[in-house]
Amino acid sequence: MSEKLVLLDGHSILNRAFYGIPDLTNSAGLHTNAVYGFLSIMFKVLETEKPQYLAVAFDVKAPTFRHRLYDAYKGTRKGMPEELHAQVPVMKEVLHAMGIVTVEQAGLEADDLLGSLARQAEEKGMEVTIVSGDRDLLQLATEKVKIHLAKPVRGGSEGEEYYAEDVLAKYGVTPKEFIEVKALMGDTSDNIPGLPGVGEKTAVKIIAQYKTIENAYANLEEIKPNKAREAFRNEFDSAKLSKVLATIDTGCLPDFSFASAQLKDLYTPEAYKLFKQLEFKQFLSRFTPADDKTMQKRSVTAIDTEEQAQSFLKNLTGKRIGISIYQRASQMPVSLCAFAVEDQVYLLKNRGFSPERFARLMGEAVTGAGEVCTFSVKDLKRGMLATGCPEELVWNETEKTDYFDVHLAAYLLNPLKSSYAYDDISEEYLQESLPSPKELLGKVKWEQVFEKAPEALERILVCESGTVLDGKEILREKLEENNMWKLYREMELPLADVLLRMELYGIQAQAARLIEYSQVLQQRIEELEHAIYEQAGETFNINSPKQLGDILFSKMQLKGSKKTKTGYSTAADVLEKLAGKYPIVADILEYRQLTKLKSTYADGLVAFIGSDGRIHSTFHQSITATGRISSAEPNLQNIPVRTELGRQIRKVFVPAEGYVFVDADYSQIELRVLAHMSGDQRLIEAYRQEEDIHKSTAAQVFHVPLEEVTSQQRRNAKAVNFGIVYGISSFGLSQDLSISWKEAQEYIERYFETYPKIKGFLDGLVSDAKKTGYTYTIYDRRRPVPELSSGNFMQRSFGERIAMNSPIQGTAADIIKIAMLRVDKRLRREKLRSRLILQVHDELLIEAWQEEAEQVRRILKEEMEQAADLLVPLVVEVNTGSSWYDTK
DNA sequence: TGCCCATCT
DNA sequence: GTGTTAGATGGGCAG
Repeated sequence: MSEKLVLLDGHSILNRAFYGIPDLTNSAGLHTNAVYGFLSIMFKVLETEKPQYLAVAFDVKAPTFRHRLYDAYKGTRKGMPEELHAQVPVMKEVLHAMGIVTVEQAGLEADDLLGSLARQAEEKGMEVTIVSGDRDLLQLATEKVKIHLAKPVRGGSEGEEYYAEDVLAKYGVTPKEFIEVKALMGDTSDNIPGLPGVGEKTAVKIIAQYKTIENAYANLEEIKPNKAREAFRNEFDSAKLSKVLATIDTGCLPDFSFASAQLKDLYTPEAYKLFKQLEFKQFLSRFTPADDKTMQKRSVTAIDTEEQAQSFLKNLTGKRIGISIYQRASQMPVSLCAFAVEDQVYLLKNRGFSPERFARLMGEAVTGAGEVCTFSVKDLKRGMLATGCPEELVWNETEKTDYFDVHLAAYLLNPLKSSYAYDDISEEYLQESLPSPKELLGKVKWEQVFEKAPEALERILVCESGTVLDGKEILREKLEENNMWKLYREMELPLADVLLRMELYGIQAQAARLIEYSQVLQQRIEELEHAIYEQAGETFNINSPKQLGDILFSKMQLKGSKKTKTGYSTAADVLEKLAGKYPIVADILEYRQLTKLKSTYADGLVAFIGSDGRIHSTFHQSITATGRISSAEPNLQNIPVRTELGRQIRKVFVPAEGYVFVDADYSQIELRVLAHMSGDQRLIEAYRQEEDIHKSTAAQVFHVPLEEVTSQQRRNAKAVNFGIVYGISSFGLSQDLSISWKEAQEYIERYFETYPKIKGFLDGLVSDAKKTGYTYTIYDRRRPVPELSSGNFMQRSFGERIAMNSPIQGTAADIIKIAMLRVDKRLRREKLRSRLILQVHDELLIEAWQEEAEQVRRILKEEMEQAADLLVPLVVEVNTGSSWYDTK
């Protein structure tokens, strides 16, 4: 078997790919479609050809002999759009990273390089495949040199392939004669002149007969048609020049050392990194990270025996370790642990040890080390508890172990990220690309990875434990640089324990009652369904906004529609305006409310009730942009309260036997934060005098005495107060209050007159954020506002509202977090059985042991009101009840 | 997956 | 002159 060489025509393939593949852009804004297409073609060809050698030829932007012969010569580097031009250096970088040799030489075109390389290879007895998008290369085809004309398609290349005989078969001339044909017909793309009146058909006919232009010229008088003969007679010199220009110079390169083109492993770590940056997710699976030691600098050791466990633990004392664990589900014991220590990673599997021994080993590893770095301390501790590690060891009251929570640190540094997974952390802070869990898992589900893809799981844990260990130092430094170490160390990190306890306690919910509620809803829903179909004159899917919009506004011709991007809007605020006029609309609104209550709350919540009769939500600490916490699976922060029917849901949330609920709410915490931060004397004074803030705002804004403020005026003032915090516009306020744009504008103006420092404060927030790129809370929590530098008016306006709202919402979030920490600490220090179980942004719910209820009320009020020392008092309202519904 | 709509503070 | 109130989660539909 002779050896094989594949030659790629760099610019030509890029060009083909660029025009053949839809535009692609990575998140850095770089166009990548040509590079992507090039690689698709290359991989496809390599797979089919399986060559030993590979080289890519590029043109160089310099005059060639053709330019010297002919001024107007264009050559292959014609005007290139900027989006393509920018991809050329990227392509070369990728090839370089993959260890693929590129050939380019000033004064030579890629065609000449390819021709020379092909000839030399052929002389050495190799088989050659030249890949290009350019038909001109067909002249290079021989018995051993195949021309592959690439056409990019999804997932590879569909090319036509030509040996010499195929050229003859298809075009009726040999590859060499192909040059003669071109000399006669010319080439508009290269600006090579042809004979006037001689097109492809005539040229091929002439050459098929006479083989060369010289021979044809010698038999000039025989040439037909007449037009061609005369052109030949008059322009033969031009044709001779064209022939030279069209001839690929196959002898222009000195002896090429094919050893440099030997194909090695393309899938290098450098290439991996580049592919990640370019976001070529399809190609990442080609890398086989499991075998590639360079992507994983630590060596991996399994802990299988008692002896190995002992020596591992002995070596741990006082050291910093990175820990990563796997649990199939949150209540199940940990099945696998990875411990990164110095340049090693130890894997401890929950097999071969008794459950008790495994739990003790985990516990000893954690407490034995001086510093424990992990992705999420909350997850680690949940895992330890589920595995059976002793509680006192987990809660670390003596602070013997110094925990570091990588995802919380990274969240504080940039709360806008959607993921803080190890591959993102490693990329951003350690400048090292690691395979993502998604890549390693492939199609395997996370719940089944331990059984179905143990190697992938091990690799994930190895990567994560290493990353958290290596990442601590830089993350700590960055937190300190940005004045956030205290926020991290004294607020977020300890809060993780509080949230974990809340999750573990959960909240009792009465399944039977929910089911009953669901059935009641179902009956009414069916009634409404019938009524709606009746009025519409047909049945349709009421839950489909598309179908609903068509029925209402197209079929029934209801007036007052609004459009969304995809059709008619059927949003509540649109329908509410029509409900009085059209009974069907009122029915639809009720139907909407009821189906929401049934699916999300009644049926939705039942599914989350555990065998202990309680719902264990997850509190996320690194989701929101402002610092609030969020609740999911299920979300207990959006249980209905506004309408009476919805509020009924809260009756199913009840305290355990012997307990009562004590619920505490901050009164207008965000407005109070605004008063404090702005320093507006009048607003501060109003709060100090314990005035009804909406009422006194109404009095000021509407210029009426306090006692004459109507309830409508108070409502309007309340809307203004809320709107101010969100950065509302006069348009928004007018929509909200169903008043004119002019009136709304007046309200806002008078509001700012009433509280003169607030306008300046809010403007200052925007201008500061424009300068620094960040907004800050009074506890130095920050949020980037990239929208502020947008050229788009809408985006920028959005950024301005963010800049006004985030410091206020964020500071309020900080304050309740402080309150949670203090409340939790008091409950524990005073050895109470009562426990914090929910937080709803400005509300805390405690399941209080009956005898402790009074004490708990005092603790809540004290700790929440004293959580921050502002220029205005913080006021908390406390309620006790035997269900969440009753705590109002 | 993205969109629309509902729910909460 | 633009489009026009912050932060979330979740169900259901349509492509």
